[in-house]
Amino acid sequence: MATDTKARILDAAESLFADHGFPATSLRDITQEAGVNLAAVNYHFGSKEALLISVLERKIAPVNRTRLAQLEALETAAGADPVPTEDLVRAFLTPLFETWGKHGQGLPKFMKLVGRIHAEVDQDVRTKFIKQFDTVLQRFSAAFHRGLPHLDAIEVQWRVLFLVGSMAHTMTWGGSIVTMDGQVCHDPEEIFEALIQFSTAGMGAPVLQPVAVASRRGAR
Amino acid sequence: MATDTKARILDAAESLFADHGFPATSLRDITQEAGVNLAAVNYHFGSKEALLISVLERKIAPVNRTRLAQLEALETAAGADPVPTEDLVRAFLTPLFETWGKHGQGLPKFMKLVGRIHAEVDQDVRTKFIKQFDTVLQRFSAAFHRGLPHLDAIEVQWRVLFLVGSMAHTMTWGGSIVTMDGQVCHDPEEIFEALIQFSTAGMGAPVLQPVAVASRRGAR
DNA sequence: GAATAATTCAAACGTTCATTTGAATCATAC
DNA sequence: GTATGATTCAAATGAACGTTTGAATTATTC
Repeated sequence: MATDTKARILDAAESLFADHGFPATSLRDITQEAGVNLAAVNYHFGSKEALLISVLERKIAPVNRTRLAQLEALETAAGADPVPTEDLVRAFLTPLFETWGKHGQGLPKFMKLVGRIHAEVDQDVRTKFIKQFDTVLQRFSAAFHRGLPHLDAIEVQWRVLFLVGSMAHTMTWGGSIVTMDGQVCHDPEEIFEALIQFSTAGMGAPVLQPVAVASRRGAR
Repeated sequence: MATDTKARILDAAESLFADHGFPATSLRDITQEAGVNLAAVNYHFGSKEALLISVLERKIAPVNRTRLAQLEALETAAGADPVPTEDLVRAFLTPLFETWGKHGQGLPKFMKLVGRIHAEVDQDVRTKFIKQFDTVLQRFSAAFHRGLPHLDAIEVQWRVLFLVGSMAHTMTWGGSIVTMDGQVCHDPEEIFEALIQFSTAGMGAPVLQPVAVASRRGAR
């Protein structure tokens, strides 16, 4: 079955890319984990890099589409008013975490992959795939700015960068969070809500007065 | 000159690890960039992985030491009172950004490296080096919790994770931020202050009421 | 300046990598 | 049931990898 082979490769690649990253994962690792022949990857996908693109397309493209759809729904509902910041944060983060529940098996591999993609992928792969993601960022940045008109456009972009960073890092390392007394938390819902609280507050943070900046610098 | 060779290797490795990541950078890339013989890396450092450790030690270990020193100074000054959240955020972020000014040349490579380290490095390298960083995280988490007693300990840890994520992502990608009208911002001071505002507000975000969580979930 | 140690060097080591090849196997349609 | 196309397979290709080697070179010590 051709479909089965392709899907097994995609699953194995997703899992291994998530755990060890793209450069450190070999096609032999992938095909062995998938239980298929080594040549199958190049037969079905053309190259290792094309496989990565396919892995990303399969899981992340729908997430970005949902993000944009939710954003448009929010803007339509808000009419002339700006969409509340927290609603925007939720529209940005929810589609990612909802894919979680659909798979269910423990800590989802593809979330770690998402985290890695934002930090690890080389510039050319990034530009090849991430154009779609950049569109999402631009649209959300504009929407955030509408609700935070006192901020510079560039300041909004930074805050969106910070938001993405929190999200990506949580994807990668959220599974290995350990409390001081040795307990591990695996509940995605709780981390998700905590991230939303953190991000919403961060996005809406007050602007620092320049004079205050100077006086506070290098606090000790 | 032995010292010179070692330093040139460290500089080249720092730059290339930052640009392309650890697995994607070969010793041949490094030695060519450094203008030294291929065997010099194994002679002076023992292995590629040991070279990475050395690169990290040279730049990041002092940062973590400064962080802990600033934290202790803050706690001493505060006495029985908890240290203000913003002061803790600054004590955590300032040492990293200050290394910036010391080097000056454009966007510092080692900052990108720092960003990558938090997302890319394999588990064993991470555990080998990051133990020191984990200590820093634990100490700061405890200090944050003292000023945010209404939060669970685990919630504080999450927020510190978010903070680290914002920081790491900014290190890696902050240099490629572009405004909607095509302008690029390279001023580290501004990004730094924006990050502090974002993180301070995020760390001190209110806790969501459980009932409110349920009603808001899946907002559209 | 001879002896000793430290460093550099070109070359090779064995391994692993992504990719290709061509025959074998499978499914499908006539 | 034979022909056709799609897929799988074992094997090989050539390149790149980290590392090692032993001689050549440089620096240090007496």
